[in-house]
Amino acid sequence: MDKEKKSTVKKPVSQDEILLVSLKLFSEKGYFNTSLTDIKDAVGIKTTSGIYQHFKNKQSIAEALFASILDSLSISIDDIRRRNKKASEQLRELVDLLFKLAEDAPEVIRFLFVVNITEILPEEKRLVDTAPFNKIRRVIQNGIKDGEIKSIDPMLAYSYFFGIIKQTIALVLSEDLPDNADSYQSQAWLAAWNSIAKK
Amino acid sequence: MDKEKKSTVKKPVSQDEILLVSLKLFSEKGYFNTSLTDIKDAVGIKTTSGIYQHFKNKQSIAEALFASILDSLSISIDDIRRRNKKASEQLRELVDLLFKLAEDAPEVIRFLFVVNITEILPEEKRLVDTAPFNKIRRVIQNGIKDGEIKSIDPMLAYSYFFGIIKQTIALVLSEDLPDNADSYQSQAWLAAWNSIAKK
DNA sequence: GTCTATACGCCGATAGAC
DNA sequence: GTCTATCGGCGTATAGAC
Repeated sequence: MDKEKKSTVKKPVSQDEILLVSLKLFSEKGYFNTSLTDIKDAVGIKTTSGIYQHFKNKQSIAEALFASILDSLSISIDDIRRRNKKASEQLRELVDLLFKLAEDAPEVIRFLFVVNITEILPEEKRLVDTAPFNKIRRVIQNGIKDGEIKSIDPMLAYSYFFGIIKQTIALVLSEDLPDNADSYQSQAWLAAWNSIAKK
Repeated sequence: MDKEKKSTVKKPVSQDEILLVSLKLFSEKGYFNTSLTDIKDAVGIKTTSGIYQHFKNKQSIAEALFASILDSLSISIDDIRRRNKKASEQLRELVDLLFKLAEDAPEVIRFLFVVNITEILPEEKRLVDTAPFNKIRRVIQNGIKDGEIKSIDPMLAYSYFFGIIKQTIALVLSEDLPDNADSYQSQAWLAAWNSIAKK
């Protein structure tokens, strides 16, 4: 989610800085356990007033985060689909991306997989109606059409494939799987792909 | 989760009644979106004071719920293990149980799968350290020893198997899979089992 | 963009009469 | 076990000076 600007003179607090810090806190302690006071402290200002320069309220921070993450994910998926033709290749690269994010930016993955968005943003559209999700569904549908993937409800294929991937990444992030993400990536990919691959 | 006592004279509010109502609200709106006022209203008393007759505070309600659900799950697993010898049979019955719960008591499953317990109860032991989880791990370990299940990290096997099951049940509960749980149960079981079965 | 100061609602929680 | 009454506090949010 954007670059981390850690300049030595840290005075002017930017919107991105607030987002970055909030993402970290939300993914660590949860949205409801994070107060604007926490955010204000982490961002290094004296009062919460500064936050209201950039965001209408606390919810809108979560909204902006959610939109931003979905956005960059959507772009990444576009890129993956452009560079690969087969569904297996596209899904493989998507798995690579998710594991990579789990290592490099665990907050992003935690926000996406662990944080319950509907609890925070009841108005927000459900995850299955978002752009990146629809693109994934299309990847699966094409895979079925091309005979790469079993002829089952695409939603069910999604469920099998990402059920394995999500759960494995979740266990790595919670350190219930001892090694780093890399160690499980290829195994998990294989298990996930085999659960939906034709024949 | 105990029996639902829906007697005509509803005056004396019992501990079970509070638990039942809280479980429903927590699983629907989330713990933090549920106030003691909400619980008091749903339970049909005039003030929140009555709740403090049974519980020290709001957290302790969640603790009791968590303990109760894990307990009855643990007992069910014992029962399943007693009645079946093969790991495949035991897991199959466990899946049956979970899908059955998803239909008959979705609140229980939602509380278990969707609600993030560590966010509500930071002190509570992690899910992987609870009795039912350990029993499941033992089922898997035995399955590996007996050559039914692939020789991989039991945790990874858990991840594959229950990744598929959990995700499928979650999609059914959120109505992203159109039909009722039954329709997907045997398919999901098969996919989950195949992801860890030897050969 | 940051401060001081302030408002205020909601919620969790307690005391004590019935 | 339920009520009335009340409390303190936290967390969100605003107004306005610098």
